[in-house]
Amino acid sequence: MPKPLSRDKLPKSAEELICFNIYSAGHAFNRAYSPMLKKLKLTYPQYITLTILWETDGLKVGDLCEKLRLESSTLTPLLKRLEALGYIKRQRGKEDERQVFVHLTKVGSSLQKHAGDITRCIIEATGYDLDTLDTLVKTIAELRDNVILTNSDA
Amino acid sequence: MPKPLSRDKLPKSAEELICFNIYSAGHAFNRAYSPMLKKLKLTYPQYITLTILWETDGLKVGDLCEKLRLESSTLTPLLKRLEALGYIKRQRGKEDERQVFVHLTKVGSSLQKHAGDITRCIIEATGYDLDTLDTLVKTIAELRDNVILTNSDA
DNA sequence: GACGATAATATCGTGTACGATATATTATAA
DNA sequence: TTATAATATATCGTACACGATATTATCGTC
Repeated sequence: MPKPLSRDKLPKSAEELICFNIYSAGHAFNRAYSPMLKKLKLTYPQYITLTILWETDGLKVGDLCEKLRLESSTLTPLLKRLEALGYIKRQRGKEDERQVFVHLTKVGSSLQKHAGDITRCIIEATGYDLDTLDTLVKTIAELRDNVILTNSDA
Repeated sequence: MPKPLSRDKLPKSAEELICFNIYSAGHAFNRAYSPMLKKLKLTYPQYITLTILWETDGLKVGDLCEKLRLESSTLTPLLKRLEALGYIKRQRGKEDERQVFVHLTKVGSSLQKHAGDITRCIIEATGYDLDTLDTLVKTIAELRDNVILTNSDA
């Protein structure tokens, strides 16, 4: 009987399932970020949203949804809270009034200066070096996009 | 100037951050599971909870919290909903009345027969083979536990 | 230029998820 | 033995996150 080219036993326990490990790792990151973000009055999803805007300001709500892989039903209230904090400004498009553009305020922009320290702190917590993390990121991103794609067709 | 042993440039954009990729991958899995779980009247976190109980029935709430890396404030309402569905039974310990034991009902146990198909479907969606996923799981689990540990001390 | 189709956000109801806190029970110490 | 501390769950308030649906605006077609 030849050795199989791949394991043929399906994972069964939660600990063996990729989904559970991603799920619990997600919460772990949330809990690791939260105390640092509290000083900036930000939640973890709000912070991630700002990192997108720091790179490309003035995106439409739909653009942010696409980049964040979130629904407008999730993002709209989050953006309202960021606006209430004075970190962003939302304004309807003049040309097409269905669109809403999201711009950083001066205060919102200035928060970026804390990002480096926060990132360093989290990276250190993972216990992995930048090269390993970089590879891991690419793998998880591809896995995520495969799952999204499989889910959208059919 | 010698080539550095590791990348020395910190990830800056969300797409490069390990946390964002785990975050968005988590949502992707949730969305991939949900349609299948809807037939069983289950949500994704409820399903993960059941996979733990299918392996070890009769755990205490605290044991489940530890295995799931969730707080009791999250798990208690979830378990109540599972009980309302008739999938589990919660009962106070006789010896120590602070403890609550969680047992599968006959119906709750019987749901396990669907797990194989669901797992196969998700694994296929990832686009990776079992060996690769197995390695990835170990990496993410270690990363998660590092982050949790770093967060708990200090 | 009226009108159905499409598109971009927003609203709503349900279910996580957390930290802070409350409640109830058991363990410890005075 | 009786305060007091520690432990195990539960409750509460806030913030995601989703699907389903509503709202408003633009586009095609006649």
